[in-house]
Amino acid sequence: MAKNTSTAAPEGVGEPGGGLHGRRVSRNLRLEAAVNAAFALAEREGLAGLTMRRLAQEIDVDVTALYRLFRDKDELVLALCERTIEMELDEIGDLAPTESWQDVLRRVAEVTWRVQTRFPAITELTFARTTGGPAERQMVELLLGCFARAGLDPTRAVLLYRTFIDTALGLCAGTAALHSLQPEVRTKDHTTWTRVYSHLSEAKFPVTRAHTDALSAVDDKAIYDTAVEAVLSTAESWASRSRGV
Amino acid sequence: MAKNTSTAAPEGVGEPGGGLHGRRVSRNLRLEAAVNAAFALAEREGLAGLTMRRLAQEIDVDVTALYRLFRDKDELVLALCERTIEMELDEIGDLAPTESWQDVLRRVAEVTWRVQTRFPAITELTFARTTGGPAERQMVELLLGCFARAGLDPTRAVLLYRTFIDTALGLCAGTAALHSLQPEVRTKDHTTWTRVYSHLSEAKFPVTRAHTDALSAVDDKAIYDTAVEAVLSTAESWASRSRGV
DNA sequence: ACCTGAACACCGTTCAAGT
DNA sequence: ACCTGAACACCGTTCAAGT
Repeated sequence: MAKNTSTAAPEGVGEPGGGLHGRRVSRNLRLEAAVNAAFALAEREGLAGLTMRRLAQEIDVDVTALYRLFRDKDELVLALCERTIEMELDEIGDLAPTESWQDVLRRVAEVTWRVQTRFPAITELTFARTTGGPAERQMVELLLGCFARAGLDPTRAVLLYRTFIDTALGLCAGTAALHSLQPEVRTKDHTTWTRVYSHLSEAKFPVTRAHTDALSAVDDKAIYDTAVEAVLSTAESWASRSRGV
Repeated sequence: MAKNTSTAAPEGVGEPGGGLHGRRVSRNLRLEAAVNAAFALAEREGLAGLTMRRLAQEIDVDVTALYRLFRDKDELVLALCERTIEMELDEIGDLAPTESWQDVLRRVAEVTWRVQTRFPAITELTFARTTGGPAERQMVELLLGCFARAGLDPTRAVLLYRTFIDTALGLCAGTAALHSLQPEVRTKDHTTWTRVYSHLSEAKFPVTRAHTDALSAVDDKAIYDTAVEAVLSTAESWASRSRGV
């Protein structure tokens, strides 16, 4: 069953004592180890450091051994994507049935931000991908359930679910892309606001000049929260309209 | 003046007949040519095809000549970012003073989508960057002006301006990332929804199953429009509240 | 003052040859 | 059945040597 999810298959269920059993377990263990090492490597060295060669050396195997665990680098990337969602589901934990759909979505958004910004390199690689794996399926069911509970018809529920998750991941990816620039370039990029925008001519850029302080003070998490709340408000508005309020 | 914007300086203004004149013009012309070629290359070959070596060969110069035009690849990327914004400003054109701030923002969003999705490779490279260049400054002034006109105080105007542009570019980047996958991988990724999600067990994934058709039918532009409208609604709501309505 | 060729330290990926 | 070494076709970037 589910032969397309080898990267997250349960460890050696079935075939008791069969010859395949031990090999499969050890294969999954090595897969796990490779994925774990990739996270460590990504956190430590950034996007440029996450290469097949460095990863192989990190877990002390030959590069070509990695190509027996993953068909190519893209398959590794999808495994990292699945694992990211697993971590998020873990952190979300069990949901009290009393919790409103809005608060569930806020919790998902919060956890997503935390995990995705902790591993910026992996966010850059995975933020637009679809794995079809078990963790992703569970996340889809959870999120879609929120918008369905809100009282939206299927078309609108799906549209808002995708708006919610794509917006959230897109903003995480933007922040991640900045954080994974070389420290030097990153500082240059970040200080542009004060370096350039506070010295513009009052005549040609009156509005920008009037907003200089606010421009350099705004922070990424506030932007993220604002976007999330904007989508939630839209969901509430659509839901109440379809209930005929 | 403005020595940090060499990539977009006007062509040889001042120093009439000076020795620097001709050299500067020709330098800017070669810079222009390189940037134009990079767009053509990116559109034709995708992200993987946009390398310093291939770009040099495209404009028939040695690779090292490129490094006399751009300090490094990042400087080329920033030039491409500026040029993207220039194209967007061009397409936006002149604004009728009668146009509401909402409609101006809708037009900017529309043009941004069109340009960014036309050059997905460049969107991936630039969507989170800040250039500090003239085109970017003009765009900031234009967008910030909309939110200020709406009646928001500076802090809220800046917060919503950044939410608007970061959300828009993040969604464009997500779409761009999908479009720049190898055609094979891309089809795999896109068909995941029908391949995996329509075969889930009714018992474990009831909500997903009830939304199968909608999940495979949703399109990226509708998601983008929904997100943009969500931010506009928030702006309207904040504006009316601060006017004491 | 500009251009050229060659090199450095990397990539992802493949494959024949070993055990 | 697994592992190793070497290779292929690339990267971004630098630099001495030419004109």
